Amino acid sequence: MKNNCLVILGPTAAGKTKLACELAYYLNGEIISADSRQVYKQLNIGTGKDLEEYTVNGKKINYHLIDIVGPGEQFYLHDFVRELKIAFDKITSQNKLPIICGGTGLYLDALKKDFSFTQIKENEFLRNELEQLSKEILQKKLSDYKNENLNAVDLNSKKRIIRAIEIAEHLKNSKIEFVKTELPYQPFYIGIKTDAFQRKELIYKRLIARLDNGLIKEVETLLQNGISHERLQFLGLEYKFLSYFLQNKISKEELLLQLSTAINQFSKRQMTWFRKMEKEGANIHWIEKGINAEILANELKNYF
RNA sequence: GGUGUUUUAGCUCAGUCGGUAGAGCAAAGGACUGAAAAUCCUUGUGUCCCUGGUUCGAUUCCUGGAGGCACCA
Repeated sequence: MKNNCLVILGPTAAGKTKLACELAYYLNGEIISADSRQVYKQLNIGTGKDLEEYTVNGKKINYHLIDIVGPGEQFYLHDFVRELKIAFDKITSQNKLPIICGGTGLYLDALKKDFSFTQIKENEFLRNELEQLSKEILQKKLSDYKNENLNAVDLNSKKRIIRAIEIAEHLKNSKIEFVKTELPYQPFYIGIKTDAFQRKELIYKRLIARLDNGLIKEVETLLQNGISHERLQFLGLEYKFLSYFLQNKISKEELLLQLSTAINQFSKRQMTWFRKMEKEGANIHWIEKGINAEILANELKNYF
């Protein structure tokens, strides 16, 4: 089966957006962001939206799944799955190429895995009951369900196990059969390769640039708009550590050190996820950062 | 120059009443199906500053030296 979409992935600060936009220019494509933080409005500098990069040689590249909910709202995996499908259909109906660009591994997996279970509603009563039990007992309880769809659960996390039992319980009682739906995606994966040393340097330089370009003001504005410190901490990285800084919990020096460290750790986790994707069968074509997009685009035409 | 104090894992430091050592952070690897930039798991051999001495045996006690810090001159 022929590929029907392109995926640009890579660790943070690798230059995904720029490459994706240039490829969209040469391949008549539109961008679908697979970034769990760029969906939020008002998170601009800290999430690296770089919206100016969506104009290539004077031409505007259309994008999807960026700025679609407020910064205080919740956006879940199943929201992503739904919006992805809508954007994908819209782009292909115009005979254009969908280019999925992002570093959120779980979201990228939505191209290959059926996440329909994620729609199952939470069961407060069951949750409260399970919360009392130990992790060991919960693991045992989950294994009793013998549902093959539930083996992809992080057994180290109590929260995750409870969720898995919740789903299993729902499926047991539900009269509706959950049918595995055929996914319409046939992605061609491109990964931007960076070594660990290069990654650290890129991350640090970008952090300094962001601070110089108004990151602190952005977070102050979020606070003025009613976003709580708890919410900022949950949003992670830039928002989490700027929250600490603005509460005087850490100094400027500690901010730089701790935040750049946290971003490095994040990029490492991203790489772990990409390796896992490869183990599961994704054929990621790794390319050097800074490759000429026009030449790459011409090569890629053979694959679609 | 004198007195005191300190020198142990990449960093900050515990500790060994003398039997060659361990935490936090960092780092590396991993997991992940209603928060995924989140959440969670695993991994610790290092001339215990150098030099002599005492001792069966010293990183640990003693002598001398070197570096750091503080105070006094």
